Amino acid sequence: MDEWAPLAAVLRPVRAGNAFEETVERLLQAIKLEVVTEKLPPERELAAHLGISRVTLREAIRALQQAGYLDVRRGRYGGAFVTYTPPRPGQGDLRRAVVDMGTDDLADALTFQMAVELGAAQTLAGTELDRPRRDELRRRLREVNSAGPGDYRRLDTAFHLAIAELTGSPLLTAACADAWLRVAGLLNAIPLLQHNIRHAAVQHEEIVTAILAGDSGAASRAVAGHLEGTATLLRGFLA
Amino acid sequence: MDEWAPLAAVLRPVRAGNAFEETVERLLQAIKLEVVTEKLPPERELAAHLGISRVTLREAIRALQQAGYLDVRRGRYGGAFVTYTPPRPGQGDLRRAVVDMGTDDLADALTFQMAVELGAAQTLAGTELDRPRRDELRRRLREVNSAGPGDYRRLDTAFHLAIAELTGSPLLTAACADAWLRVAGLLNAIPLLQHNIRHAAVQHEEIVTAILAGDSGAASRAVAGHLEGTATLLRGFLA
DNA sequence: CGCCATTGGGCTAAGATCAGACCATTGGAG
DNA sequence: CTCCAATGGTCTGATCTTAGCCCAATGGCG
Repeated sequence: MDEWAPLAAVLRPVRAGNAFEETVERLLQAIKLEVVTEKLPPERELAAHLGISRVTLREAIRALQQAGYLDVRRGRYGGAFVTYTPPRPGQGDLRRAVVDMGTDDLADALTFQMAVELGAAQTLAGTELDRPRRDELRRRLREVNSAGPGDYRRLDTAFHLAIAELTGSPLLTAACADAWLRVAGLLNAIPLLQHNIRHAAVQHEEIVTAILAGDSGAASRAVAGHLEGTATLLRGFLA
Repeated sequence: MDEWAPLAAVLRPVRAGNAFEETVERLLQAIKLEVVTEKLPPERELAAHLGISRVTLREAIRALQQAGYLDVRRGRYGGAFVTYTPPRPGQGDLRRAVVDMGTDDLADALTFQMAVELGAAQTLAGTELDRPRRDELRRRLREVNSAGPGDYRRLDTAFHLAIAELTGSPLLTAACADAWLRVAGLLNAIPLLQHNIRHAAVQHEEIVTAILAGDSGAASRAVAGHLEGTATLLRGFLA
């Protein structure tokens, strides 16, 4: 490589690349992860949120429409409606997803997720939580633990992101969302097993209990165990 | 706000904004933090690294040149030479820096840094480190602990970033660099006190010892203590 | 039945950004 | 002294992206 190694981290890319493609990617993630289940927000609002022009957003929406993910209707009470039901994952899906991603990127994503979720959980455990926030956390836990097969992935995502959101740090929330999105595509490619869901439920309990108790050590161990389990599951399906 | 709250984290901005301004900001950070001490890499390489066109990069360089941070020379062995020596921070500098940043953003940055560096240290402690990596970590520690006043900030930065880099995760490294850059501007605005440097040296020792011992709990406590100390120092200068 | 707020659809002119080619300068190597 | 590799300086045409404006459709409401 070059001899100016230490600069690499600071002088890293300013632009990920094409705004249009990035937007398509983002929307696709939101759809596939069922973060958006009914319809997208109005174009004008969404464009403002994404920090892009309406024209660029519309191009992305059109691409997704042509790919069959959206049904766009005009007029009041219109909008871009999600027409997508996650397929039941089959045998080769995970391997294909991993090949798409690259094994190095997979390791990177898993490490990143581990680090950032560990940090979020510990930070939250070290915070004095007021009543509404404690309730919010418990509510998310109840929701994911009582989720049906159709809702599980979505509520699991919501639970994990809630931990970051409750820290009150937008930067941390964004990092966790980013990490989750990178891994979630792979999780969607493996079947939901009742055994794993039950195991995850126990671990989610442990995480919440530790956070509410303000025990950051326990929180960190619980999160590490949970994510390690997920990673092992992935490796298992790859072997 | 809006009722589509959970989407916010996933459908967050795709573009931070203006490529030119972002580039100026990045280069300025690299210069002020003394990550770049002699001259910038050749325009063509740097542009590729930053993921922008050479034109945009040149505009940024020209701005920094006019602002007196760079001296640009042509010909072989030419380049953009750094002409900047960090000023000795005075009384009002920190307050001004914080006002520039906003108190909410300050809390955000500190939380983010805490989370991401906690995660990195723990992740590294949980990894089986080979010989060269252990040596690298020890070397960085020696360097920062034997640094003179002129080099301290730079080597401190290098030490913290090395922890993230040694995890081998580019995503995590980028997150740590980002977190560090956000806080470093403030640290540069407070005077270097011998007492604090000695205290930091002890904490750096603790961090490295814990990581090399593979004790993630101790690593996390050490990092938390260290960063908490920094945050307290900042608050102290603000009070 | 007609109004009209809301939403997508389309257009244009301007600006930002890019890729690539070519020029100008410099200082060491031969 | 001459050459030339490395580097910044400049230009051009293409493409991406934006802001703003107005049009078209739709369906609830009075």
